[in-house]
Amino acid sequence: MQKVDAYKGLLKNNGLKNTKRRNSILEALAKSAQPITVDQVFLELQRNDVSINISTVYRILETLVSKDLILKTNIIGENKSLFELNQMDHKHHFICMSCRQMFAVDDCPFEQYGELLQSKMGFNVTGHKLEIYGYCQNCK
Amino acid sequence: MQKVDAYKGLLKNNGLKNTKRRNSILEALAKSAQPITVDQVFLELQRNDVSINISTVYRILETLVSKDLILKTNIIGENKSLFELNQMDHKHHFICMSCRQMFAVDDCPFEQYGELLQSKMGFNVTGHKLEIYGYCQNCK
DNA sequence: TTATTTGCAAATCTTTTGCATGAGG
DNA sequence: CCTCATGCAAAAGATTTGCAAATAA
Repeated sequence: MQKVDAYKGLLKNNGLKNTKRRNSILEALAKSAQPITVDQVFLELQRNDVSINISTVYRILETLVSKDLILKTNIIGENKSLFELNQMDHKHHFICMSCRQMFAVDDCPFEQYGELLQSKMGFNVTGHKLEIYGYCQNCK
Repeated sequence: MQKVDAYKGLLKNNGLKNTKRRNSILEALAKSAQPITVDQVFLELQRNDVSINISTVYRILETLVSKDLILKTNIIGENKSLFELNQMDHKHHFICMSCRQMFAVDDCPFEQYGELLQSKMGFNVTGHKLEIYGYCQNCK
């Protein structure tokens, strides 16, 4: 048995066993305001005294992505994955070119643009990703 | 001396020596309608009988990026870089979830949106990246 | 008890780096 | 000739995989 069961139902609903590591990873992602790397997830668990192997972190994240519980991203020009909870509310990010911090941004200028592509190019649009680059208040 | 000198001026203007490999890499990128991987660049040169080491491909691409002659991208969830010529005309991509092909798309719904962020969040916006995901005509 | 999950070690894939040699201006 | 470009080999960083041991249900 384990202390943290906050995600028990969520896991069960998705046909996944309720384990300490899965709970802790979901918790780590929930706690972060921004997408975080595999390594950051790993370190966060260590800080919380949850022993885990890095390959297990990879496997759990991959599993959660496959169930659409979390989202996999990456910053332009950086070849490693970032993960965040899939909070169905539509989000994009602003990335500071100096400190590399990511800020969530909630407006989306996209919306009806998808329909245009549908008719004009014959694409079946299922999603999109918008990233805005620049300098944040501290860095500019 | 070498046969292909199409990019001689461009290189010189940017303080770079005019070499067979740099010319060939720019040519390979110019020939491709979509961003391509380091490996694809490498293979394309081989096909054209230009011997080159993979680390040189990396170095040249990095140099060209630093001079803003080419752009470095990556597809969501794939941890390797893609490169394309920087044709200053503003471009975004549609990526087919099935065949993974990328299609250039020229409309951009973004435009004056940047100003909103500037005033609302205090960000200094310098650029953005929009990717649209879905299924292309062949795959849907 | 049984299927699933995890740890561990090794493999794989992408990218970077140091140093010696080669080529452009 | 002198600086910059390239090849080569090795290292580094990120991710994946096979298999055996541990655990949830």
